Amino acid sequence: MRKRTPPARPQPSLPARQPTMMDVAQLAGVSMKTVSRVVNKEPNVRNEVRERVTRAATALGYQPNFSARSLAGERSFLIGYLFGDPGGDYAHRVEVSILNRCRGAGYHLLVEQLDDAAADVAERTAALVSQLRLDGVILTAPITDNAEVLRVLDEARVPYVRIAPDAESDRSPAVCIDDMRAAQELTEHVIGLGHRRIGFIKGDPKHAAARLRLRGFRRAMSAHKLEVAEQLLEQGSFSYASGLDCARRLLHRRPRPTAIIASNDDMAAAVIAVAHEMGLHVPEELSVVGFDDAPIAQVVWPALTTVRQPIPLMAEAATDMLLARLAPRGGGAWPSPMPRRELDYELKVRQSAAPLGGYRRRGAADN
Amino acid sequence: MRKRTPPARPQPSLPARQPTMMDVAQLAGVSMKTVSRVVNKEPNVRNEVRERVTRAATALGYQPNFSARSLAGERSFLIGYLFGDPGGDYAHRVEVSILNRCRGAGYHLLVEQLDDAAADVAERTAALVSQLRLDGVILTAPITDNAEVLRVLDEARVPYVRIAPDAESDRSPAVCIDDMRAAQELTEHVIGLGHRRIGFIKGDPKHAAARLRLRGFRRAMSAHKLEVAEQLLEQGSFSYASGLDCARRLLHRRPRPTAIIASNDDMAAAVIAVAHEMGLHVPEELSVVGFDDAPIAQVVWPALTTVRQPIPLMAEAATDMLLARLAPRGGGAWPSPMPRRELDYELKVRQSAAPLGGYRRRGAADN
DNA sequence: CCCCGCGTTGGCAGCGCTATCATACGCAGG
DNA sequence: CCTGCGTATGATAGCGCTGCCAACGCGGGG
Repeated sequence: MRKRTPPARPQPSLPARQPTMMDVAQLAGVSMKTVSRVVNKEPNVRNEVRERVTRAATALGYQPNFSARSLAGERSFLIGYLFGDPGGDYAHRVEVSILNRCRGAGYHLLVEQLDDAAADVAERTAALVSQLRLDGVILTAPITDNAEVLRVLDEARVPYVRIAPDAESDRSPAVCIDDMRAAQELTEHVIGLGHRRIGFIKGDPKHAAARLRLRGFRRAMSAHKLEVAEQLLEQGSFSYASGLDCARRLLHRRPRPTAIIASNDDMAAAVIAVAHEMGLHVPEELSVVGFDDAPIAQVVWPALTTVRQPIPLMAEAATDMLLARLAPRGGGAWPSPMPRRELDYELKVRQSAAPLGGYRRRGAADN
Repeated sequence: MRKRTPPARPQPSLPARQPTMMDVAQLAGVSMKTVSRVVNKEPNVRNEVRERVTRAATALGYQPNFSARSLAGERSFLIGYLFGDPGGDYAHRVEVSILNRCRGAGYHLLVEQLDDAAADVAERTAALVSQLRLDGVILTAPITDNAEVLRVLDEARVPYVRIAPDAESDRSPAVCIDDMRAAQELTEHVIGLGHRRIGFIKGDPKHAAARLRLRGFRRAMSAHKLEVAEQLLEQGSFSYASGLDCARRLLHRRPRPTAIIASNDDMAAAVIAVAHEMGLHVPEELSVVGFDDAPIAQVVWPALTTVRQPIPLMAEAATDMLLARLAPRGGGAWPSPMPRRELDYELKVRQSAAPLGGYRRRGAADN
């Protein structure tokens, strides 16, 4: 215990002790309960009293004690963020956006990394939510579809929002883009450039997005009566390294594909690297497109044509949903039907995809 | 309040309520205090009793309530991680390593992003530490040297460890590499390849590392009696975009530098991109080196010669220091002298730096 | 025999706050 | 006048746990 208050507390304010709600109440000449009402922005307090209390709190530099609030009440003002094992840039950008939203709302963020495949995900999740009494949780793929984690959260009755979960599920509110349609559009862009033999590098099948992107690719191909040759489909895992492997295999097929669609930008960048290595010119001899518009997309040369996911907006939307639900007026349950925000993606056309031979050959003039 | 226990609590265990320490005590046939001792791994409990309590806790699925622990005791089992505004890959990797260390120690991680330049850093920090009673804090550059933040932490008596702070300061324990010596060694590598006109792109001067790297560069140059021409020094900010600007300026100087040393890999990658743009071959016509061994270093072509910072090790070391201090035997103060771990860096020689003309020309044979 | 010290266990107050209920006050209607 | 009701405020009992101190049993020295 920090320091026992002495039996007869000396009146001169000792600077070592943090002011409590009691101190504020005395200074403002009201009861503790009224201070509590003001701090929690509850109604039914006269404006004059509210201001008096606010002034007293400011004067003392009062900071509410979250442990006490959480112990006495039913809110901890803590929200959790769970992300998957190689978090990467994506997980970080989501985190930053969540933080930006929590800031103003008076919530703090607790993070935990969970290995989707580990045996103890359930225990770890349970520990987190029941030890700390998290008010809510935000999940990103692939944890979004981990049955164990979802079960624990449901049992603990902790509200959660998922970012880019499996499309089928309406088990919780979700924020997503239409991965399938985006992949379809991206594929049609490539087809529109005149490509017919198109290779595809799949993402980690644990991610719903990976499955949806593949499906979008297949749809676009069949809509244009193009065959999806099985030997032009490679299984990647969203990592740069896996992209290298897949690219090497694809580029040794004969006849060689004239375009490769990768399920994310890291793998697309790897395709470009392999092309360099083999002396293939991008985009004149090989078109490459990615997905996500990660920072790497603009760093590789030529810059990647890709689909931009509005990650900050998605994370903010997810946080806003959660905070709305946690607000006193948010009710004890999700509104019906389960909220689902689908945000707009954007096709970013850059230099890594072009008609065979590049754009230069199209006109007679070089200009 | 969750749900008032009714005056006469019905005996049949209602599954809605989480088991408390009281329940464990009753099942194990001991007092609450003894359960508390077992949970907190305190000494002076007979092994037989300890096991009995442990079994009871497991049987009930008991989870200690952190709010209550923190309110009653002087520990919150929460540690904070503060990182700067564009956190980036670096901040994320540090975070993941901290998480890995906290896991086993029973601590949870609370994160906050602080804009070093914002007016409210002090308030935000104060809110964090005094509302949540953080047991300790880990800081990364550039917050490591923010006077306001450090003042608040000192006043609140919250122990903290800094990663890569200003070398001068021994205000807190720190983990670092010898940035100056590393930069010196990197510069000597470039000089050793035969370069004499060497450009340098400085990093964000708010980071101590940026200043140290510049100093290391100057030392190596003067040790070899080479002049550091002011027009070959450019002020970057560690971002890729700033690297583009600096590179364009440097590569238009006449005579043109034959090598450019960038204070981090993002900016070095930008130099390579500008060289591509201008039709300059790297490394035959221009050598480029970076710093950090960020993921981008292996993605650009040619791969960057750079200095690897052992980020995970640094973050783990920082966390371990903090946890050691927080342990019951850690004492109420830092050991003296203030701990400071300096970890080894490693020069990673790749393909982006070579003698003028590249290695091929050195021998007569092409092989 | 008592007394002391040590390892072990228990009792209890209270950390700072919120939920519940009680109270006080005004104002409309009977 | 009293009653009823809605709004504004206060009193009090815990939330689940830990710090402090007392109590207990036991062995050894006086």
